[in-house]
Amino acid sequence: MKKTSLSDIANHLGVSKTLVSFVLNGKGKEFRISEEICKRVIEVAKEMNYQPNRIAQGLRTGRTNTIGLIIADIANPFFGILGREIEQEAARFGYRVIFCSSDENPEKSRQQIAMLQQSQVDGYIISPPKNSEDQIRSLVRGHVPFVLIDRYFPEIECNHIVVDNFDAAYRATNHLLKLGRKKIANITVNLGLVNMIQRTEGYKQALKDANIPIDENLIKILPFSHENKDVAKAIKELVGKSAQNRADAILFSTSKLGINGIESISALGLKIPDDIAIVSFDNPDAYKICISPVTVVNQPLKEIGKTAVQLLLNEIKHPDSPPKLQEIILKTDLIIRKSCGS
Amino acid sequence: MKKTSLSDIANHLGVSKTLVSFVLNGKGKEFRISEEICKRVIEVAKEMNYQPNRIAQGLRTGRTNTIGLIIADIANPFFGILGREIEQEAARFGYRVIFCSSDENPEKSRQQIAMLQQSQVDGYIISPPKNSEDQIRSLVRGHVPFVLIDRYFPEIECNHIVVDNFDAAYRATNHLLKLGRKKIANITVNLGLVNMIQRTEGYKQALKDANIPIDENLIKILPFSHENKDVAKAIKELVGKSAQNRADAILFSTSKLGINGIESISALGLKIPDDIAIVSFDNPDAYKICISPVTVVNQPLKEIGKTAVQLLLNEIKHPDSPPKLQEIILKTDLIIRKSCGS
DNA sequence: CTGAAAGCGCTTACAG
DNA sequence: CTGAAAGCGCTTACAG
Repeated sequence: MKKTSLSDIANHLGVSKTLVSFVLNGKGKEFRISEEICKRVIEVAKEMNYQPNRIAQGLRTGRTNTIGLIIADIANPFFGILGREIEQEAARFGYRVIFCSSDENPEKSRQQIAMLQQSQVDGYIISPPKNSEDQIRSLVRGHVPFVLIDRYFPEIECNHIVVDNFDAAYRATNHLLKLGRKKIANITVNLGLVNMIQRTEGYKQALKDANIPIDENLIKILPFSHENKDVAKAIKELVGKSAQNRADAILFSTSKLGINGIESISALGLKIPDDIAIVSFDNPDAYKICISPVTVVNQPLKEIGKTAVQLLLNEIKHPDSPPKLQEIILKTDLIIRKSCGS
Repeated sequence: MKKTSLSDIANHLGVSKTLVSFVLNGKGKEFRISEEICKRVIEVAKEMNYQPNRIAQGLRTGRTNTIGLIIADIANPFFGILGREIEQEAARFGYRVIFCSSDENPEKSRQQIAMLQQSQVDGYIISPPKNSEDQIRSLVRGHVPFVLIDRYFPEIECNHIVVDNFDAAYRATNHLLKLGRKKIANITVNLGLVNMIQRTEGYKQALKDANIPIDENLIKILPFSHENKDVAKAIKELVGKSAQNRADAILFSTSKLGINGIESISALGLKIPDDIAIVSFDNPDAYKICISPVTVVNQPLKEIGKTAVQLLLNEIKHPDSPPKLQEIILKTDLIIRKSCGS
């Protein structure tokens, strides 16, 4: 069962494939092709179940209508929701998306960008890992349409859509302060990326503004590939029996940390929020039904995904005169649940 | 900055692009091209940063090294983990994957299959929605490589990898019975698909084998697009104050149902497992840290994803003499936590 | 051992 | 208004 091609239709009707191509691309009017013939072409195309070969189109036009998406891990619900939104918005405009999980590994992301480049994708949406500055710079140099999400490199001028992490952490910390917590800890991860760093900065600033000295022992920066036991150790140091300057609250910079953290806190027999208050970035289902539903910094994932696609497609549409650089910073909202007490 | 092509390299070296193509495809030995020239070609390719145009290759060879993946929703962690595994295994063999979320909507999946077909993907991995039998049949008719995951249509002979849902539900129900529960309910969703139906069948069989009459009032089949309030209603009917034949346990057929269910149970002020025991299919993080960690039917997602890719690639490799039909049924395991008491 | 040439399925100037 | 032809960047029979 060979697929039908343009020529098949042309032969069948005794016309040229030029004509068929024009009609099928909706340019019948433009080239003033008789309505009669237009109708026949469309009819026959349907009869023969014609499916245009996008690969051939792509080779000819240089456009594949495909976007490359590089995120840390599609199995992580944060990126899952983001990916879903991107897929959906892209589909609205006739674009497909190739998904790549880089695991925060710059070598992987390098290979993935090369692969996507060979696949002739029209543009990229990237959540760049640490040490991938060169890759991003080379995209800039090549005038390739792309937009960064979730993080960016302050020293590289390019489109990006991120969240105001400083502000988010500041407000979350403030929330704890207002509820009377004094010894607020921060558990974060050493991604070496601006988004995580800003969270800790916002946390520090809130303490400063409340005239609370910053205790570096209350800031736990775990390695990227942390496991349950690393979090458990940090928790023990912060709120365990032998903790010196026992924390009365924790700001978790990621939900992975938070989920592990809650497990550890429970294992120690401590109660949330009585023994320890908790706020976390991100809003997974787990936080809605856990022992004490968790107050969270909720990111506008849908908006990030949607805007990223729109920016990118806009850029793709104007390859010569790229639109104005867009550096979008969205606000988060603090969803208050029970984990901080009242 | 135009990309370098085969001819660029050929011109640069004063050889034919045939030769360059042979060398770069590792066929230098085969065609006994002098080592000297091979080395030069490879060198120059590197110097000029040659990236083969996969689209052109695809047009010429009819192979794109791309897989189309259609699942219900990539934002759902179940499919997220599955998708991740598929992406990873595909990448191992040099394949990329285009992700599509069908939302259990056959019209969407129809469009997505058409789109993927136009993109000339080499094969499909599909989690087919209800009423998509015709789409699958037309793939069979077209001798297109594909494998179904998570569900299948018993009346259509084709590769599929699923889990023994009957057995899983049977064992989960049995676990509740052994712990002394008598009024076991089942909350499920009306997908109209064999996987969900088998779960309820397994549940029923376990009751039968224990000589417990089946009470249809204890089986709640919610519409596919159920919301929190639909689950809340079902829960109220099962364990609310005015419930006639009050349930003492619930088997949730999906984790979305279970998560909503736990919220509702908490809202009613009931305690798990004292007032009501719970078992659920799937194993999201939420179940690990919730009020009473949930006993679950854990599916071997990694194995499903990995095997699906392997079957598919095997099929793609042998387009004429397709390998033997594979209908793989994997076992689940029951992870026992606290939600059923002891 | 190496090269000239055809062709994958399209689009699009160009000619009439 | 319509068609013949070139060409996107490859691969691969074929010839020598």
